[in-house]
Amino acid sequence: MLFSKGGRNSRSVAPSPDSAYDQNLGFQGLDVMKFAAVDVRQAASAADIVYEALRKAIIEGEIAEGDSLRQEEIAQMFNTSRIPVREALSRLEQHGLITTQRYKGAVVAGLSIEEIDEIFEFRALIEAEVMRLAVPNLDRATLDRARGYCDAFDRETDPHRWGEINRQFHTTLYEAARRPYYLQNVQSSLDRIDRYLRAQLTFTNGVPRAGREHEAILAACEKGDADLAARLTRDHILDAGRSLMTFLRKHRG
Amino acid sequence: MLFSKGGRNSRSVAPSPDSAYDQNLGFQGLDVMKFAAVDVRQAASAADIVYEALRKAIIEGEIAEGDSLRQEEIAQMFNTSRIPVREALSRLEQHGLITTQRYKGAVVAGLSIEEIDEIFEFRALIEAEVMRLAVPNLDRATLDRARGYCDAFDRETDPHRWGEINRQFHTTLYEAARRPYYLQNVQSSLDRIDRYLRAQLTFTNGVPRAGREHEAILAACEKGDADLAARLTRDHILDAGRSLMTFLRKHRG
DNA sequence: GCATTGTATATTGGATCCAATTTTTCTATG
DNA sequence: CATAGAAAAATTGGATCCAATATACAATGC
Repeated sequence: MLFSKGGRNSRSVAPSPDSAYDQNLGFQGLDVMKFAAVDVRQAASAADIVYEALRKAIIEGEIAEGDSLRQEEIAQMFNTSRIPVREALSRLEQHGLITTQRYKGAVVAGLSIEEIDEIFEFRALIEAEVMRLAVPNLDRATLDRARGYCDAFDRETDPHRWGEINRQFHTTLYEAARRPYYLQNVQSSLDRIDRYLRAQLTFTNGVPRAGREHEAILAACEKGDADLAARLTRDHILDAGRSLMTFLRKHRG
Repeated sequence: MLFSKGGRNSRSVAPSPDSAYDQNLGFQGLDVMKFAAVDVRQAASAADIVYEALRKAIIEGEIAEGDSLRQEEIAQMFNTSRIPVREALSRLEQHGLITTQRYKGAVVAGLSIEEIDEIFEFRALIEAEVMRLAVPNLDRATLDRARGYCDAFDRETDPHRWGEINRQFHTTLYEAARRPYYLQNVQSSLDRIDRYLRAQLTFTNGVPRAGREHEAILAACEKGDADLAARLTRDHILDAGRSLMTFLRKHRG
């Protein structure tokens, strides 16, 4: 414990709405002034900030499975009280990223091999369907963006970035399906397994293969072949899952 | 606001572990004493109690979409402070049952017609697969239990009970799939749409049809026909969804 | 040396208080 | 009567304190 970069905040944790003002406030008089208004109703609370930082640290493996999360310690790192930390921890627990026991605090959750297997299977089912629904709606701009992520994945050498780029590649395509509820479930599943996925990519030299599979999926999308894109997505996920299972069986004893 | 039955708790909200003790503590001496130990680590916190009561009230429609949830009011009803209420509300928000805005409190979430449509579609995809995976593992005892819920659904005249019995019927069968992650997603989806499902059953006289469909699903399970059970489950859910869509389009203007 | 008991310390759960923000009410003005 | 502004009240977000529980350490007995 804990993640290396302490998120030390100032006393006021809500982001200042000044930035839009500072850049756009000129001396032109009110009637020609243009600025991007910031909706203050969506300003981040202390709990939001702590939640997001912890979530990121967990899914990127910066804090490991089994690590304890001490409320007071985290509160001090973020220069806030325990109350927002408790809310952040409660939210993390709802997402399955930590487990808590009454009076015994929070621990970063691990996943058993069976759980990982199931989540990959689940993803294959859901994401294949989302891909199928997305293909008819894909436009040039979206495909170009996905192409960018596909190339970036191939070029990236920092393992910490693989999960994020992989996610961006897939979700860029999936968004065309216009299925927010599905997508929320996909994001949630990815949060659960990202750290394991990175281990698989790293230790089984899985990046070149994943890159080729991304290429094939993207090609099917460019051809407008929804069934093929769905099948390739499904196989891509199931194969990654199998590879990870094999790796974990060897290294978990 | 609010639900009719106030959950007024005593000052101490943790359940007493005494009940097992009281019933089993005799004067036989310690070495022959038998009692069912209660794992106090799992004792419900105040937040747990408030969360469960609010969740139940929302999914059963006792508090309606758009209703405000006032922290202090709820805290008083449960005879506790606002802190556990805030945690309960945060948890409900993670599950999509309420929405909150900074400084403006919590409101029971509604679902748009598009969202409902998507969730039924999602359920059809997931539950068909779970049903398919479950069928090979179904034993006589499980089928008998499901038969019991199937019959109870047909007999039940209280609309408040339909959602619960419907859920019990389906999940009894699904559990044989041994897919806890899928099942968690099914439960979550059902929480989101149960109140709408009850409206559909009530106002479109959907109970007899649902009953027949349950019978057909159960018969396929008894025959061990996984593909048929999956298809019937999928159709059952999609048809219910369509019926509800039709109803809502007429009544939401 | 090991097991048990008692005490001190650490940590979590909830209560209460204060600060920040929103909503409602009241008053003044045209 | 309608509108604007000020003040009061309501509500939420977070800080601090207290109670409850768990963990660590020291003392004691076998």
